Amino acid sequence: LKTPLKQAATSQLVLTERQPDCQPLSTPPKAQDTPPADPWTPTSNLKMLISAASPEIRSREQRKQLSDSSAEVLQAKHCLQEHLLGDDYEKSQPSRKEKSLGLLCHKFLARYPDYPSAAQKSYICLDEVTEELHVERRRIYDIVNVLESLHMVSRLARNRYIWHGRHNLSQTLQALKKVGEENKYIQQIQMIKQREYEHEFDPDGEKKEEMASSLGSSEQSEMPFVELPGVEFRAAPVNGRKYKSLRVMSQKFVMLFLVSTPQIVSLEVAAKILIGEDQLEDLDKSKFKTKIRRLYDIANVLSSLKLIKKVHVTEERGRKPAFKWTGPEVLPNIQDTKLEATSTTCSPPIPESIPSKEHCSKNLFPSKGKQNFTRHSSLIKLVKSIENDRRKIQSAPTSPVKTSTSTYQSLAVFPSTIAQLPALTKPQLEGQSKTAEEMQMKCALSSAEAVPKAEASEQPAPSQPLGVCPASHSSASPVILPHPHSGVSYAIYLHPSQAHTVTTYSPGFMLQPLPCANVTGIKSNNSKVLHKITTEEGDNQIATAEPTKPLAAEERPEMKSETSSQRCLKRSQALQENKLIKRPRSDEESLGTSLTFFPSGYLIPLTPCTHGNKGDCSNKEKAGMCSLQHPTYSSPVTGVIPMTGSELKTVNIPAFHITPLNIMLSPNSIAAAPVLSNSSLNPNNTSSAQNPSSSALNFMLQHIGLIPAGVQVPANPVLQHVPVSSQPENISHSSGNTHLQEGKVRTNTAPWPCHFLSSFQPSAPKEPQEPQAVTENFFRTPGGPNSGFSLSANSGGPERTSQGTLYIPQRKLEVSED
DNA sequence: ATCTCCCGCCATATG
DNA sequence: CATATGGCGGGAGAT
Repeated sequence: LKTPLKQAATSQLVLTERQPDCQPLSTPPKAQDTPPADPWTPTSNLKMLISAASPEIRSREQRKQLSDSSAEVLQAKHCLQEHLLGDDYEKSQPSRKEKSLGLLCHKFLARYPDYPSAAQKSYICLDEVTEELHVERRRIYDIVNVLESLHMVSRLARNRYIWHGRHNLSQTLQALKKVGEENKYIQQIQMIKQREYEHEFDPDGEKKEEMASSLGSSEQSEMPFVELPGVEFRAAPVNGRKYKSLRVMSQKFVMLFLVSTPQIVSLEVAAKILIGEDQLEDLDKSKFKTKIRRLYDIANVLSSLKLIKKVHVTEERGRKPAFKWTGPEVLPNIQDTKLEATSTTCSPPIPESIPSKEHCSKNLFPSKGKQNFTRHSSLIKLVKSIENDRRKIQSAPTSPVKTSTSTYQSLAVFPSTIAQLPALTKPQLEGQSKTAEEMQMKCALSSAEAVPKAEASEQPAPSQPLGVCPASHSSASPVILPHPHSGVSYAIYLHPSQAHTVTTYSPGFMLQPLPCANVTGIKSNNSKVLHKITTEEGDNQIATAEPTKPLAAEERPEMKSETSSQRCLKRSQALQENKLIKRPRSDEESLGTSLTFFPSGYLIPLTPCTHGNKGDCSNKEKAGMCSLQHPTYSSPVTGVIPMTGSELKTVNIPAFHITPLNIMLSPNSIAAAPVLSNSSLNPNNTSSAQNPSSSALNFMLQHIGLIPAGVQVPANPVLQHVPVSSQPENISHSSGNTHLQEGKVRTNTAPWPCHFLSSFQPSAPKEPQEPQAVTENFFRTPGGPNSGFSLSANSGGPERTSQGTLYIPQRKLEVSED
């Protein structure tokens, strides 16, 4: 009944018959032999394949970027040709390839338009499909399940599905990305990689890996199927529960791509994460194998959708299969207010009333095993965290700012936010340049409001140099970055010289959150249960002030913090608390600097602006503050921004301790980093601001992604102290840089860092193509003990500063196309 | 040998 | 109860 719409001018239309009745277009060569020859004779197949591939081929002309799928198709085509040529006599068995899920999926997809018109929905009848495509039903389920996970289809009833095409795709991806971030997949990935090379042969080694647990619930592997609000949900009955593993697995798999920076995920890592559940390290061999099998199934379908393509990652261990995301970039959802595309994780509403554990449990662990949830520790954690949050919220009603007694904690994890840099649109930038200062203020303050619009529009051309900002100031140019999650943006000052280099950011690193469990960021968003976790980046990093703790905070009463991300909260309720706090007056003058808290957890000083007025602005800025329960804990992150202008000052964040880092920085590097000299914000803690440059650098590195994956700064030695030798080589060794290369073409995934590095490293080659080398050198550089720095934000004093190590787990890997 | 992953048994869910 | 779904893992083709 559905007629192909003209819209997708692509091959689809051309391909094969959509109409059930349609005869095979091509002449059915008598092929029909002994075996149950399928209607899809080689000829017809060939035809289809060719037509399917042709567009690709065409486009591929100049582009080396041939998609895997096209390659796949071509390959298949060749096979078929051979067969044909080779002859008719026996098309030997279809040869496995012809039966591949990927091919089957192509056929399947060919039947439906990418973007079916709303008016006419396409229905899918499994019986028809299986018959037409000539495959066992079982296979169709594999395809459909994956498509369901992307909301490209949804089940209506037995044997009946609706085809949505790619209409929901972007929304789905957005939702998945969000959930993925909430899940801290980035960290999980890091963790896995780290432990992997850390000591694989180390017998007992894994003990510490419990960090996962320390993280909170890093293994919330149990997440229900992510639903899309808008998407037809009908047939409530039909939708039944059943947590469909393939579906969920597929979503998780996709999430991994969306959150990781080089958007490349190796099967191995994916499998481990997906297995996740009880982090029983028993890498159950068989379980692992099974997982891998499933992943291949999923990957085949995703490949057919052209969302990913197969590549190989080469590490010291050899090359491992991996996949690279080739789908659309997913922007942070800006208008989340409306859509609650989110996981159904916890019962949807969970109004403020009691989020009973049971309730959650059910949702989290759908019908599956009855006893299932009993055994999942994650569940318990989750519940606890929820309660905790709730408690916090209630207890700390309106005054996040307990100045005198609170401690700020930084949110350790840096979201993949910066990744969004590319999202900056020209308009934005331009706007910036005009009234740089004003803009800053606005951004800082109202953040969300001011900026978001622009990026809402589709992705700007990524090609454009992201961070470029017209240097309006001689000294520094502010760039406003949208905050991914909340839509809040923050500003970063870039040195003019560097501005042009900013491009990409790699979120890979992770910071070790504080051990203390109680720290909770007040989540504006109650509904999101998952990321309750302490350090999160989630969308908003709001820190709550803890009443009990006396902290450095008092020093600067003027800084009131407001939570930033409110806007994104679905639940407004959380809001009030933040909003309430108005910051009184600030006497920036006294300090000479106004501070701004950024959602990311970093403190960025907005200067009183030389030119602008901004004075009052400072007050309003959104602030994210966290409270620490225990003074002892230090927060892992440091947030300092490099600034050049003399007028700018660097600020130190109270409560942040930067423990000695082992990263070796060359003197040059440091020198190169434009940093303001110490900020004397906090008179009290003299020590805290000791090494501004270091902190600044640290900040930069982190944001930039130089310190990619896995930077951890264990706050609590006890919990997990990652021993890192101070020797440069260690680091360099472990931190091999990522070497990406696709086929011959090296993907320049993170151009920015490279440039950045090179700027620091005089000797380093400027060519973008040798990023790793550069990086490596960078880290290698003898820094001497001095390079390590520590910064303690805590009210200076007696508080003990915990020490941590900056750990850079990166490995060398090479990605190549098959 | 390793990578892929097809095939289809069979437990469950659905109606 | 008959089917529709879909978890799962053996084992074979592809490399």
